Amino acid sequence: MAGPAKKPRMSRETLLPALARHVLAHGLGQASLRPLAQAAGTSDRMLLYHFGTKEALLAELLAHLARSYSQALDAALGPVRPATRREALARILIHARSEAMQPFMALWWEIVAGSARGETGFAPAARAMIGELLGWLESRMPEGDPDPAGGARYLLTLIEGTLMLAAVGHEDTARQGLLASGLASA
Amino acid sequence: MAGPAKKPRMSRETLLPALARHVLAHGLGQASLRPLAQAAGTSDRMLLYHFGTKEALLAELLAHLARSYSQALDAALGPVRPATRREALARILIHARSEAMQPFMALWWEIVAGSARGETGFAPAARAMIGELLGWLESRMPEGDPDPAGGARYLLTLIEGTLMLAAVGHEDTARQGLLASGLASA
DNA sequence: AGCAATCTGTAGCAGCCGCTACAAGCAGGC
DNA sequence: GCCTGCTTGTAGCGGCTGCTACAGATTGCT
Repeated sequence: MAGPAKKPRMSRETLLPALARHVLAHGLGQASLRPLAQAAGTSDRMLLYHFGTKEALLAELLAHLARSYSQALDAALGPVRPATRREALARILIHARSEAMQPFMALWWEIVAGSARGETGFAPAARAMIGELLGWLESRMPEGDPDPAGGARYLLTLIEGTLMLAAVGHEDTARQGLLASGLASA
Repeated sequence: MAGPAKKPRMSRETLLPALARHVLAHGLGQASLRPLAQAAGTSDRMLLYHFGTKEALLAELLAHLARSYSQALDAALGPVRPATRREALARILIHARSEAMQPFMALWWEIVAGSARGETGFAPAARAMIGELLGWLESRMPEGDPDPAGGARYLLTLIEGTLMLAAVGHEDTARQGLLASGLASA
């Protein structure tokens, strides 16, 4: 029979995935120690023991989220080089607006907001995630593209604008904007 | 001689500007009733008397912010029609990144985050503000533009992408993206 | 075995949160 | 005056916040 739950040692590393799951589901703003601890199967006492401070925990959590975003990107977007700018744009937008990415997108805007307000740990995480996406785009620009570096940044700007408009219920506006850019088809 | 401070009647309308000033300075996330009340020269008791609930207060505050954003836009951007798409884009970006707009931009990302999380009152306010900006753009597209509606939406997408990248410290990326779009010059 | 260092549970602190009960102040109508 | 209804102050509720003091358990080393 199954004995009483084991007590495997916890470390920052084993805790972070559970914490990440919790903030993805419930948001960063409402994340307080006791619910966070419960989601990770510990007590607030232990979270503070391992991380020292809530602020430090949050910073490590954001860094962890940036790392897992990087892995998720590689897994979802794959190594195949798109044939055109249009295809690169479409691939990223489909990924970003997929069902599975919705919790992350909700979290993303909180990260942007924290970054804009200068909260500790937010700006580095946000920079890293955007850097990751830019890296993927730049390394996968179509063969023979006249300006891969600039083109990747242009696409990135369009992508982020599209995602922001979608986040506030202006997805139609964004769709028509992309149509007019010539980088999407009806 | 100046007597003791008067007690002019307060109403929702007279309170909102002071409340708006406070959230612009300190953010929506940390806005709690007592500090809010102090900034408006009242007590938490009175805020709840006038608005009923913190949630209702927040919703009215967001609506008020959307209205004042609309007025600020008209005042700052003016009625003059730009000669080119480049000029329209430049004018809005200069306005949005001006010193005076920084507190508003910080607030804006909190509004987007709330909107993405489905918090009450956030989505309508965000939609309204974007709608306002889109309206200005569309009504001021250069004379003879081949596709004013699509062009305005395309510019809006670029603008929002640029602002988001700037918010997370990727202003260089955004600048190069605009350069590559052909809608900005070095 | 005995000791020391590392972990973890219990209980509680002071402080803030949104909100409310109660009563006093105030105005205008009669 | 006196009553009525709107506005306001005082005080406090239960609940949550991040954090900590203290004591006990567990572990590895010798």
